[in-house]
Amino acid sequence: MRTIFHVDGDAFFAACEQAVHPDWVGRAVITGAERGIVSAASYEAKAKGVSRGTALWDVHRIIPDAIIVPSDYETYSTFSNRMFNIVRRFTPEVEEYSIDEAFVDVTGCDRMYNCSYNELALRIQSVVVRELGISVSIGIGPSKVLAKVGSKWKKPSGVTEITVDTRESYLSKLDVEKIWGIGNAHAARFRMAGIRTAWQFASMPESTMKQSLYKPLKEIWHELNGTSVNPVITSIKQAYKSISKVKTFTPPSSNALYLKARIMRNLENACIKARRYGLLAGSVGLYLRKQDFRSAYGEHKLAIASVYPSELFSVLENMFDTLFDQRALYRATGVVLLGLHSTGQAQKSLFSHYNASKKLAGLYKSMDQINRRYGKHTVATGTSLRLTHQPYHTSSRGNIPIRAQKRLIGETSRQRINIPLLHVVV
DNA sequence: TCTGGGGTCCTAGGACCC
DNA sequence: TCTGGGGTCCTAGGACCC
Repeated sequence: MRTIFHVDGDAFFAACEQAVHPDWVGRAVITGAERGIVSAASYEAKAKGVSRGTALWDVHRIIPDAIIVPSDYETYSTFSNRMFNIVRRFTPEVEEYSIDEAFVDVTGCDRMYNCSYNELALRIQSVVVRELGISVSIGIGPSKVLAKVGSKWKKPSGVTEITVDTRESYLSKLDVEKIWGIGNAHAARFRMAGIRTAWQFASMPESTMKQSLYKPLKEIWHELNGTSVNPVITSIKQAYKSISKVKTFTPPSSNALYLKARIMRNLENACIKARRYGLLAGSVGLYLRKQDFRSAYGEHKLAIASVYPSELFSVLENMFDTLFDQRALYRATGVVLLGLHSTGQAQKSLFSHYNASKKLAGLYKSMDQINRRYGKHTVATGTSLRLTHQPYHTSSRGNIPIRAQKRLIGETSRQRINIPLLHVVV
């Protein structure tokens, strides 16, 4: 039997802001100014009815003197790392699950520290508060799923231990969709079968559960009943398996040229990130999201892995032509790079291509340097130029994006040089 | 929550090969 | 020409998470 902690930062982003700005302590602090909705709200703000996802204009109305700031991920990452390192002083068995959450396998630590798990949790809490000025809640359980139920049970600064023997009293008060890993889709199906609470799900006979086709549900069932099947993964995540860039635009468009320019820009951004991590893509995916939020999606495996927009775009263009529906209006495009592997593993079987691609590598390396120095997309691929340059032939509502117009005005003092592959703003 | 962006894992079905 | 059986790869899409 394992014992696992789930350590969860309380209103993490907002708490970090308060720790950095001591005069904000005790006040309603909101992060997410850059998104227009609340990313995190301090407990002072939550007490007045503001929660994650609330529109900021609502926040202004409810709490006129609220402090609303954009999210500052660098600062939060610093706090996050310090928090993880504090936990690691107690045991190295720490999984950094997200910026503000960690799973910790503390099995045996009770004997090592000669204290109960509860006391150990309290100790961790007090060190975090003392050194970082933020608070965490800790759930204790025989599995990750139960530990996660525990950390949410009492916040902020809670410690909740759930054992196999006490689990019924917690799970019977918990709606089934509140369980980590069960979302609305499965919850709706459960409800039809008369299963509303986590306890009803957990006490389903094993034989019934085994008929479920969906593997994650089986694992959750075991974890809720105290059998740990998801180990705490200590190793730091090695690399991305996929990199995606999606961007919504207004107004929605049905203009193929414009959409392709957006796709090129998505692709450039995804490739920049992949190159930064030294990765090559084995496949590419394309999203076209319609106004009604239905999406068309396609994937294509590449004959030769690449991270260069000039090589990848034609593939996306072909996919676009099969996915695109002229009658539809689209509100977002997205590009996914999949089958990522490190550049070192690149296959070099096609020798001529290898040489050509060495040249490309040099070209993009220079582009990356210029863009880092002078700003993103100072040098960009010609196709995405349509984003800012070409007059779009428009529907009655007009399709020139406002941002693009602004940019045109803003950049009149800069001179553009066009060469076939690249577009350079000098 | 009438809807932002970035991820992971799972499953089904068809293609293709032996 | 029709017929088995099995494995793997690829693509599409679902579900869920932060």
